[in-house]
Amino acid sequence: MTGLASSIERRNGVSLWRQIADRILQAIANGDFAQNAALPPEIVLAERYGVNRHTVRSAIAALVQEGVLKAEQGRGTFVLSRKRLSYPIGARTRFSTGLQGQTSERHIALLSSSTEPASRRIAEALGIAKGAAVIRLETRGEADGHAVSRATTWFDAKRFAGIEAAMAETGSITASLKRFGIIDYLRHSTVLSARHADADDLAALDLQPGAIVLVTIAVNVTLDGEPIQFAESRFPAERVELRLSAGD
Amino acid sequence: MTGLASSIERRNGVSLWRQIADRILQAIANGDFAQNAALPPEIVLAERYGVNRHTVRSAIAALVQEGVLKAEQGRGTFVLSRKRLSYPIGARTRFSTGLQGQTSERHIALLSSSTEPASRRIAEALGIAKGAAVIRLETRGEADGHAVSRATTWFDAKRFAGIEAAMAETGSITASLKRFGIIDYLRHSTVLSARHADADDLAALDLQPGAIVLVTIAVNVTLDGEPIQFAESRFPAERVELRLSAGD
DNA sequence: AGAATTTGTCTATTGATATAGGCAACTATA
DNA sequence: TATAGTTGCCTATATCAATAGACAAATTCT
Repeated sequence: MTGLASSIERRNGVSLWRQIADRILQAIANGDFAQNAALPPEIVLAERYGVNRHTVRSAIAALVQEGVLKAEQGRGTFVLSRKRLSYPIGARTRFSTGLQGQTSERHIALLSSSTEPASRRIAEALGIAKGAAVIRLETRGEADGHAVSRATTWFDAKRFAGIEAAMAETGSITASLKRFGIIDYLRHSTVLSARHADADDLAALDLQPGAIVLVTIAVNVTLDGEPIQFAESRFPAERVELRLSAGD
Repeated sequence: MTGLASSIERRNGVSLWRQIADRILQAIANGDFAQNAALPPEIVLAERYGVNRHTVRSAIAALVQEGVLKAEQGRGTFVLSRKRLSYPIGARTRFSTGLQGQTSERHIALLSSSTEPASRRIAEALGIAKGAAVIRLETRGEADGHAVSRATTWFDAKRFAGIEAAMAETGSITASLKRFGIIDYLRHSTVLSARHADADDLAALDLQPGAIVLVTIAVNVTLDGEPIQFAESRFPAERVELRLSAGD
């Protein structure tokens, strides 16, 4: 559908080598190359994109630096990384169970936590008063040692006092909520957008500048419909796709 | 959450002015500026981002060219464009009804149509034999005269012969399917990703190079679960967000 | 009227980006 | 062992991107 051959734009603020690197990443993520497959030779890529061979080399150098490609003098350039993870989103969105079968290990690392007054937006989502205390967790989702998500989550501080300790200990939202008597919960709403990664995303998700992140803003509720959690999650678009499950 | 103040990265293949333009667009889409509100003065933005005033001017010039901002000598620079459209996605995703209340007019324009053999991916999705004839429609969704989506859609050619004429006439998928006896249908699956817009997206969606598009790949089915439509849609991330409806 | 603020324009300089060509180094294969 | 194919590295040149400073032009406020 969107192969290697799409064209390249000049004078738009994005350098040619970055655009070409993006296309190659995309092709890999689409599954156009098998693992360890050889990329076409530099001279062929240069002709395909209508640029100089050196420009292609800049793109490849960036991806080698990133650990996506490996270049071997005399032999060729080879693909190291694999297809995108497919992250399911639905009424029962859970980090760990969602990636089952695609990765052997996954958990959520707590980067930091703090208590702050609720902004209007968060207060509305959680059904509490504006300015009431909320606990804010900064987390990173990891699967097989790779960062796959970066999230900021808010809980009502009164109801979920100490949840940051539970998160640090269990590495799981679901397990942490159990300690507060919540054995099941549902995804109430999700809003989805995309943007360029900012400095924080770059560091936390181990991305190269210029990368794109998918952003979800979600509210989780109890079975009774009571809001318990408000979260903004960022996913690296080059490594993750979101799959919207139908019924579930 | 992601305000104007996030930092800027150097030497990454994306020019500073483009990064700043992206952040301003994002802030507008987030609703940080009211319609016709004044942007902070160039000198203030320059200090905030840690760049020269001329660099900020390049970013503003790009957005003025794009029609997002209007600069007036001696007065300031003003926001023209409005908040993002929120496009709902769920079991009953429909183009027209989904945007009701947000726009006064919307329709789907048929750009071109063709008949081609089904690729493996499309054949699997539609439950037909690989190589069987399928009708391919290239369409653009428009709301109040602005392009909000660009889609490629496939139908089984045997069952839906002539659907391109129905689309051209009605400007609606739902209305066209009615002519083939389908009075209701459901969204079976949706896969979501994001990437930089390619040349075709740029032209069809009236975007500037470097823009980001949200990509959905979806299968629609009858109430009996029979697949009828396979579609890849692209949405300009700066103008559209996707809202995942809970129950529906 | 005058001062302050803000956008518009000009010149100049530096570093990054992209093109061009040539040749060395390494690998695989005929 | 040649030979073709591929990556690695060098020099050189032109254009774009970013910084710097100065001043003009338009608007707003005192």
